[in-house]
Amino acid sequence: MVRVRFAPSPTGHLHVGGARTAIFNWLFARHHGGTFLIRVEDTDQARSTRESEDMVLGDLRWLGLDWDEGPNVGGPHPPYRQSERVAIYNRVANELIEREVAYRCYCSEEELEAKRKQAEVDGRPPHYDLKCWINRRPAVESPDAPHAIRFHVPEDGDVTIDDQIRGEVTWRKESLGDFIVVRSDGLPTYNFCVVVDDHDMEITDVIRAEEHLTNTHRQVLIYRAMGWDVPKFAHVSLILGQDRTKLSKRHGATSVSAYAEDGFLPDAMVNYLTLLGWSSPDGLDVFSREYAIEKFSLDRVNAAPAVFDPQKFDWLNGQYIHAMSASELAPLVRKFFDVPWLEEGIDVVKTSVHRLTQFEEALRFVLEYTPPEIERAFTEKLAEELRTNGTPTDEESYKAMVERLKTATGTKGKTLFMPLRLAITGLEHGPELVRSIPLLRHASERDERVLSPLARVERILS
RNA sequence: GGCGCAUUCGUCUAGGGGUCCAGGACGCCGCCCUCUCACGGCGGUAACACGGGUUCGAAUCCCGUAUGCGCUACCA
Repeated sequence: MVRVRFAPSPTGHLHVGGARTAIFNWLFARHHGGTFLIRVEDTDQARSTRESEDMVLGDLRWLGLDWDEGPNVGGPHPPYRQSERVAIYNRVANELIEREVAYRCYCSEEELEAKRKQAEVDGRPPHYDLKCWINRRPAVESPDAPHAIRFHVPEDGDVTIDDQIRGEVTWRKESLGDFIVVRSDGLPTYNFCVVVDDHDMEITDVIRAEEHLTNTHRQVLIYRAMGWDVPKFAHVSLILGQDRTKLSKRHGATSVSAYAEDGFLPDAMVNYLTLLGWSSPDGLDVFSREYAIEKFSLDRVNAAPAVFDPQKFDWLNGQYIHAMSASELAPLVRKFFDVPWLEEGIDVVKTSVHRLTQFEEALRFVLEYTPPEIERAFTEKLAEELRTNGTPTDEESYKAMVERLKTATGTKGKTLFMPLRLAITGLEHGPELVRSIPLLRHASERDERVLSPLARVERILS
């Protein structure tokens, strides 16, 4: 039974990098019919807040990534918030001490800092000098001063993992110094809780960002010291900005919520982020969640970092919008722009739009009208046509109008349609007239702010 | 500095020794459709970081170099 987790630090909105990690975990779990859980990593008390946790969970919900266990929903391995699991960590830390693989370290931060600097000057690796390991006292002796708990790297501390994305990765024990598992304030460190939690929550596959790859060395040593099974690992590469540095705020929008506000769709976001690192076996770029779930596998995840391309994301979002019906789009668009004739408006302009927020601009010609400079004779004939036969309400009546105008004005093609477009929309470009003119008529009937086609033509004449 | 990871068109990628003078997608350019814009269709532009091996044969395997990134914390 596959069990995976997404473990965000609640320090602000969910970023696209975290979102992609969450998506890969979710796809993996759903593909295997396994369990996807959320664990909040809030041991860094200075930066973590409950508000941030709510934001992150809200962003995950918006993306449509449902989880089976986690804070609020619960599950068989509670609690799902690390700050509430400190007792568990302390119990394991004590066991490590009893097993003589960890020890209390009384060195002060200043002392350690000085030693690190000296080691650097001497050209030695800045590892802990083992002072408190050498002077360690029996585990039963109660501690008599503030101390941290340090893990001792054993003689057989070499580690090799078979990363599901990168293949075999090996570290020699010399590359590691004894490291802290519990700080002097009693709070555990990341590399320690992550092991305790992943074991306790029976995680089978750890799919996480590449920045954690080297941490895996420490973590595997803790698993071994406790005699626990080591899960499989898969380290996903970073997402970079256009300048090939790690994506951050200065690259513009990087949080999921910012894209939501910019009018991107959750489906498009999941699709795009999935494509950043994973490729479909059929070479598809546009695919549904169901398809991705069915086809997802870690062996098609690319190990190289990927640059986030806003243009392709924009194009993809457009593909989703174009494929949706006006009635599906209307409730989503209403959050940004609301008019009584919205659905017909969306139907008329949707192929020119890539984001929900662009409908307002695309439909501006309905609400706003500036009388253009047009040949008077043409305008008068047009006004007469509209007065006599009424404004077209559909394709059929539009075509009939066009035929009569051809006769009345003696023009056709561009010389007919350009002045017609200009007179009625006030603009040189826009959606097809066969759709725009009926839209303007219907909109003017339902919305007093909208000038009807005839009213517009009369404006030119007045 | 040490350790680790990565390196195919501008970007996302396919490719896992011959089928690759490297395929798809976005972008860009051109043509078509067309009242305009957009959509759509068709075509074009453009890449195996570098140097050594291994092999009859390397984008694909090995080594080195370069570059980028990560870790080397009582951050996660």
